[in-house]
Amino acid sequence: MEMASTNKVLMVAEKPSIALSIASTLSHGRMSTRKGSTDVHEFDGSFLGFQAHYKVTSVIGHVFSVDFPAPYQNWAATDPLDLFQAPICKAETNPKAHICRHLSQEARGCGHLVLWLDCDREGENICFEVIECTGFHLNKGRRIYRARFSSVTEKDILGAMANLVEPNRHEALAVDARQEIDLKVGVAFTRFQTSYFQGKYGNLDSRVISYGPCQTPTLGFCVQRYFQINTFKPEKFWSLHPYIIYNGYELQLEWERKKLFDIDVVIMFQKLVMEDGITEVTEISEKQETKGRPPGLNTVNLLKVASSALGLGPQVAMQVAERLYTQGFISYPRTESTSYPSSFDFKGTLGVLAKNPTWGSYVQRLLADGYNKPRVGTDAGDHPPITPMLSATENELGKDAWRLYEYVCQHFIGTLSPDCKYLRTKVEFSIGGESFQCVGQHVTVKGFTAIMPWLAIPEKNLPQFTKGEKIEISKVDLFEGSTTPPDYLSESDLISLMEKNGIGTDASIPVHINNICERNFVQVQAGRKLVPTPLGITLIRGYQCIDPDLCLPDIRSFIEHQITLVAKGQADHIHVVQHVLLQFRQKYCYFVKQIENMNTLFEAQFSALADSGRNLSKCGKCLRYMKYISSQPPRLYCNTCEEEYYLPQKGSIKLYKELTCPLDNFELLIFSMPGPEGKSFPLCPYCYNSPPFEGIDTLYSAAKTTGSSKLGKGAGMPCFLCPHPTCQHSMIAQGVCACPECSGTLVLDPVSAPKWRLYCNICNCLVFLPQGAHRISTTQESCPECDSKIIEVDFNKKTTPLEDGATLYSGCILCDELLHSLVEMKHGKSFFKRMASRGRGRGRGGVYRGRGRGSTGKKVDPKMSFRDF
DNA sequence: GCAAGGTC
Repeated sequence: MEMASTNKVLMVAEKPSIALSIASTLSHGRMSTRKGSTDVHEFDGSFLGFQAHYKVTSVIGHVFSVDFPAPYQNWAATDPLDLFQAPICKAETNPKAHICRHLSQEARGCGHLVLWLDCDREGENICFEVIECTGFHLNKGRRIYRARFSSVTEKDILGAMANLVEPNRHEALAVDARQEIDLKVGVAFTRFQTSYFQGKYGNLDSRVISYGPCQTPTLGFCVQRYFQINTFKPEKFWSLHPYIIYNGYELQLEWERKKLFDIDVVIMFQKLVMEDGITEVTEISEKQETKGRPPGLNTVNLLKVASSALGLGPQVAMQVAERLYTQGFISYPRTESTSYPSSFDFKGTLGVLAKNPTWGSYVQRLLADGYNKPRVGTDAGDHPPITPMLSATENELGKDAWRLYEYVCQHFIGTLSPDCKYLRTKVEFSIGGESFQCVGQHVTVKGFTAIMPWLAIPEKNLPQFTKGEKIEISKVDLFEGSTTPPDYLSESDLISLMEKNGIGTDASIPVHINNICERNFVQVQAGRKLVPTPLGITLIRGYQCIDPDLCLPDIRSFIEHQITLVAKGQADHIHVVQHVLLQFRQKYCYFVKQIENMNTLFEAQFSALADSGRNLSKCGKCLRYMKYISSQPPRLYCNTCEEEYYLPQKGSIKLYKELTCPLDNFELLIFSMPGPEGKSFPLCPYCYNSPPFEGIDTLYSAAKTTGSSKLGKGAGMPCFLCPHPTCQHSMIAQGVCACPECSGTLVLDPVSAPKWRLYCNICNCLVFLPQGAHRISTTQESCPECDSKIIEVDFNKKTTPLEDGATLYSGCILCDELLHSLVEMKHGKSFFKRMASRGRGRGRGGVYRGRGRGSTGKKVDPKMSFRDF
C-alpha cells in the first residue's frame, strides 16, 4: 500500500557516517540501504505519533561554495576594487557528486524534513543549503525540523527526536556573511599584490602572493618570532653555585636570587658566602604534589603532539587521522571538545584495548582496579574527544598511522588512569645571610605517566638532612651565563597561537599552515620549526609599514565579532556585510595608494625584471616568468612547468609590450629579423610551438619551403598566420590584401615605424607604405571595390600630403589614389595591376580565403576550428 | 591563479 506523502520523512546528516548511525539507532538496525550520491537508509517507524516511512541520507559537508560570476574571474579585465561591490554566486562545492540533485530526488514525496547537521554555525548554514536543494521552503504544507544533538549516541539521538526545533536562520546568515567577506577581502588583496609584484620582479618564487584574514596573521606569528630572534641582544648574567659534600655525594645548592646581571654584586655575594664557609639547614619541608591526568584529546592537541613528538606536520597528521577514522580505528578526528559526553562507554572502549599486545595488561589492570572518571575538559558541543574504536597493531597500520593511533590510545588510557602523585622535598640553606635550596622528587603513584612515559616526573634523590645541621661549603663557583634568543616558532607553538587567537578551526588550522608553506612564505626546518622566507618577511614588513591591522590576528576577531552579531540576531546580515566590506574597501584603497612603501622593501630583497635579464615573458600556464636561452637553438624555458618553447632563429626577440595571447594567456614576443629590410612579427611562444588551429601546419610548412621566413627548429605559427577572428595581432586583424607574388597575405609590420611596410606572410614580398607616418593601423573595414582592408594613416604634421595640414586619413592602398601613389613595391614586379586584378570581384573575407588557394590547396575555416575554444 | 569553511 502506498503511504501518503505526508507520512514520509527525509532526514539529512552532515556526512554519511552520521546518517548511518542515526538510521541504525532509530531503526534498531532494521533498515535497508541503497546507493546514491550518498547512501540512503530506509525503514518504517513512528514520527510525532504517526506511522512513518523514514529515509536517512547525508550531504558531504557544505553543498555550495561562494564565488564571483564569470566576468569577474578574468584578472586582467577586473579591477580588484570592484570585487568589493561585485555580486557573488553559489555553486556546488563538488559538482560531480550531484548532492543537490540527490536531495531534490529524495525529497520528492516527503512531507517532513529533519535536519541532522552538526550543531555549529556551519551546520546551521548547511541546513539551509539542504532546504534549498530539497525545495521544502517552497511549500508551506511540508514541515522542516532541526535535530539538536551533541553526540551520536542513542541517548542523544532519541533526545533530539523528542525535542525537534527549528533551524536557526541567524546563525546560517552569519556564515553567509563570513563567506562573502572572506571571499571579497581575500581575493581583492591577493589579486592586487600578486599582479603588482609579479609584474615587477623576476625572482619571486611564489605562483601567487596570497592574502587572507587567516593565513596572513598566521604568517604574522612566524615573522614576529623571526623579528624577536633578529633583534635579540644577549645579556650576560652571573650566579653563585655553592657545593657541599654530604654522605660522600657532592651536591650543588640553588641560589634563591637565581641570577643577577651585575657581576660586581655577584662577586660581593660570593665573598660573603666564601667568608662564611659554613651552611646551616634552616628548613625542611615535604609536600604531596599531583600531576593531573589529561582531559580528552581534541584535534589541536593531537596536531601539536603529532608535530612536536612524532614529527608529522598538521596536514599529514590530519590525513593519517582521517584514514584511521574511515577505517574505523579511531573516532571522528575533528573536534574541539576535551570533555567526554556523560553517556560515553569507557568500559567498552577499554575492553576493546584489553586484548591489545601493547597496552593489554595495563588496561586489564585498570579494568580490574577500577578506572578513574576522566577530568572535565571543555565541551564545545561538537564531537566527543578523539578515542580509539578498534584494537590494532603496528603491522596492520603502517608506521605513521601506527604512531598516531598509538598516541590516541595512550592518551585515552591516560585520561582514565590515576593522577601521578609525588613527594616534593625542599631543603633550605643559609650561607652568609644568603638563602639557597635543594629540591628532591620521589614518585609515589606513577598513574597515567606509566602509559605516557614521556610525561613522567623525574626521580631526584636527596640525602636526609636535619634542621639546624651545619655543613661545610666545599667550593663556590661563579657561574657565567648569557641570555639566549627564543627559537623559531614550532608548528606546535603556532597551532597554540592560532587557537588562542581564534584563527581558523580544528579543520582549517592545518590548511592555513600548509598554505603559507606552499606559497613559499615560510619553510619547515629541522624540528618542525617554521622559518619565514625573504618573501614572507618582506610581506609582513610591508603590511606593518602600510597598515599593521592587515597582518594582526585582530582582523579575524573583528570579522568574527561582527558576524556573531548576525548569529545572535542583533544585526541585519546585509548591513553587517556592507559595513565590514566598506571598512575593508577603505583599507584596500589605502593599501593600493601606499603600495610604493612595500615596493621599496621588495626592491631591496628581489631583483627587478630589467636587471635579471634572463627572464623574458610570462608563461600562460603558471604565469611565472620564463627564462630566455639565447644559445642555439634559442628558446624559452619555464622553470615551474619544465617546458621548453622554441623561438625563431637569427633575429632579435623582445617582449611585445605586455600583451597576451587570448588563446593561452602566454605573453607575446616580437621577433625582428636583422637588416634594414628585416621584417618583424609578433608571436605567442605557445602557439608558435603548438599551432592551435587545424590545418595551420600546412600553411607554415608552405612558408618554410619557400625558404624566406626563417622560423627555426620546431617552429610553427607566428601571429601573422593565426586565423583568430578577434585578436588584434592575428592575420585576420593585421592582413591587408592578398600577396601579388604568391598565395600569401600581406600583413602590416606592427613595429616598422617610421618606415611603415607590409610584408607577405609566406614569401619575401615587401611593400612600403607612406614613410614617416606617426601611426599606421588596420581597421575593421574592407574596400567595397577590391575587398582589401582599409588602413588608417596618421601622417607626420610636417610632411603630410593632406590639405590644410590635416594628418588623419584612411583608405584602400590599391583603390585610393592618394594612398596608392604613396605605396611602393619591393621585390615585386607589377604591384598595381596584379593587385587590382586579383582583388577585384572577390567576396568578403577574400583576404583570408585567398590564402587557402595555391600550393597548400587546403581551406581553413577559423569558425570551424573555433568550436574548441 | 584568488579566501575560509565544511568533508572524502
